[in-house]
Amino acid sequence: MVKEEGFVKQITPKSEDFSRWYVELIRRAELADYAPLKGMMVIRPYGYSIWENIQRLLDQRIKASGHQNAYFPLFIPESFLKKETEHLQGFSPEVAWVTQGGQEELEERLAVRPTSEAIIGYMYSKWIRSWRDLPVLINQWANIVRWEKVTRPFLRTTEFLWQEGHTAHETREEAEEETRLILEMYREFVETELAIPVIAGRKTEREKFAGAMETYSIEGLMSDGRALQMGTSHNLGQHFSRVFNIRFEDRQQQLQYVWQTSWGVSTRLVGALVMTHGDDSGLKFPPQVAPIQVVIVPISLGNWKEKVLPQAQKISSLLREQEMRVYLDAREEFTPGWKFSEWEMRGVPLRLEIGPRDVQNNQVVLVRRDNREKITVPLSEVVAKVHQVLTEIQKNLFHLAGQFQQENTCQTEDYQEFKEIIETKRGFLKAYWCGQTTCEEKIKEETQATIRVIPFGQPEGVATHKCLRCGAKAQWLVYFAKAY
RNA sequence: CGGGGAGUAGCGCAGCUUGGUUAGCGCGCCUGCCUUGGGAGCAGGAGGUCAUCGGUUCAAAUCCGGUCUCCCCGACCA
Repeated sequence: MVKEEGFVKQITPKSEDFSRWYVELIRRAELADYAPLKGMMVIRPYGYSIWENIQRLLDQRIKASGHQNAYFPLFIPESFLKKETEHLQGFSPEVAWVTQGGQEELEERLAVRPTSEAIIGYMYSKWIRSWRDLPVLINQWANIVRWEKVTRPFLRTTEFLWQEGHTAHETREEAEEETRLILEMYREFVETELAIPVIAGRKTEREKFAGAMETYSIEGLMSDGRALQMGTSHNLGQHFSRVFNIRFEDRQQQLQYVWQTSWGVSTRLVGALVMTHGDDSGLKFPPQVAPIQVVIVPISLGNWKEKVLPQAQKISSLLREQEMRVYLDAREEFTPGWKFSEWEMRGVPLRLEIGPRDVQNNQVVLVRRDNREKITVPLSEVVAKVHQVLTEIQKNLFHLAGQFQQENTCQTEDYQEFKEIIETKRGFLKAYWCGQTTCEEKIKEETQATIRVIPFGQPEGVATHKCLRCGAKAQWLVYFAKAY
C-alpha cells in the first residue's frame, strides 16, 4: 500500500472540493472537454468508449426482451408538441427551436427534440390498426437537446445522448408490466455492469415525467452524499394515444386507445461512474465498462526491448484472444512509475507489470486499482488469473458502493434530526410521508431535500406512523435526498 | 434566470491596485545525453492576437463598457 498523496498531481482532492475534483478529473482523464458553446461538451474517445460499452451491454438486454431499434427525426413540428399541453408545459422552458431553413423563415417552428413522445406518437397512430399490431416495442439511440440553465459535464448538458424506448400495448396492465420490467432491467444493468447499487421505486406526483401516469426510477447515491436519478420508466397511460389518436380495434371489435410506456437512460451514467467509484487518485472503472480493462506496463530496464517487450506482446495477444480490452503501454518517453500513476488516474481496473526479473522467473505482477493489491502470477496462469481478478474487482466495487450507500442511509421520524442529517451528512434519508404534495414542497423549501423515490416493498404498518413534517397519518415510507 | 468568483503558453498560476523597454514562473512539450520496478537528472530550445469586441490614452494584460465561456450558491431539470 502506497500513500495516496503524490500519485496524481493537479487534481483537487475529492475530499477537499468534490465539484472541482469531478470536473478536473473528467478533463485530465480525457473523458470529455468543454465545447465553445454554453453547456455543451465533447465526449472524447476515452469517455465515448465507456458509452459504447454501456450501449452494447444495454442494447443486448433491450433486444433480448423483444424490443427493436429504430430512428425518428431530430425535429418535431411545434403543432405536434402543442397537442399534449401537460407534456409541452413540462418541457417548454427547455426546448430549442429552429425558425429558419437556409434563407427562408419557416412557416412552422421546429422543436429540437427534448424527448420523442410526440413524433413517435404521431407515427404510431399511422402504424397501429388492430390488436394484432400490438405490442409495439421500439427503442431508439439518439441525441436530445434540453436548454438547461445550469450544466455539468455528463450530469446535465444541453445536448446529451440517450436511449429512449417507446412501447404501445393493448391493456393498462400490459403497459404497467412493461414499465416495471424495464425498470428492473435498468436496475439489473446498472448494478451488474456499472457496479452501482440503486434504489428502485415510484416517483411522486411532483417528480413525475410531464404527461405520465406513473414514473418509476432508479436512484443512486453519489459519494458526496447526493442522489442521482439514473434511469426512468414511465407508464404513459392513454395520455398520448388520446392526443395523437392511436387507436386499435380490440379482440371484441371495439376501438380502443393504446396504452403506452417510455423509458430511458443517458450519458449521465458516465458521470455516475465517475462520482460513485472515483477517489483522490482518480477514476476507478468497473471492468465491465472500462475502456481499458488491463494495461500492460513493461519495465524498461537495460535491453528490455529484446527481453521484456516480446513477452509483454505475447501476453497482450493472449488476453485479447479472450476478448479482454488490453493496452500495452510501450511508450519510451514515459517511465514506468509515470505510467502507473497515469493509468490509475484514468481508472484502468488492472495493471500488469512485467520486467526483466519477471521474465527471468516466468511471472508477471498484477496490481489492482481498487485496493492496490499486488499479486505475483506464474506466466502459465496469467489469463485465468486476470480473468478472475477482474471479476473480483467488479464485485468489490459494487460491494464498496453498497457499503457506502448503507452507511449513508438513515431513517428518522424527527424533522429536526432530519434537517441536521441533510445539512451535515447528506445521503439517503428514509422517512414517513403523508402523501401530500404541499408537505413534500415545504420539506424541499426548508431542507432542499426532495423525495427521490417511493420504494417498492413498503414495510408493514406504515399507517401507524406519522408524516415527518405535518404529523398526519403516514401513507408511505420514502427516500429523501439532496439530488443532482 | 438571480447572487458571487474567474478567463494571461497545453495545464496550474504571478503581473493589473499606481498604464510605460523584450509579459514572467512551475509543470508539460521539442532536441541531445543519461536514466527507467511508484510521476528521474543535466544541457539547450520552441511555444502568447493577455477570452472577445469596442472605448479612453502619445501608450492598455493593466482603466471603462458590451459580449462569450467556466466555476460556486440558489429557482428549473436525465
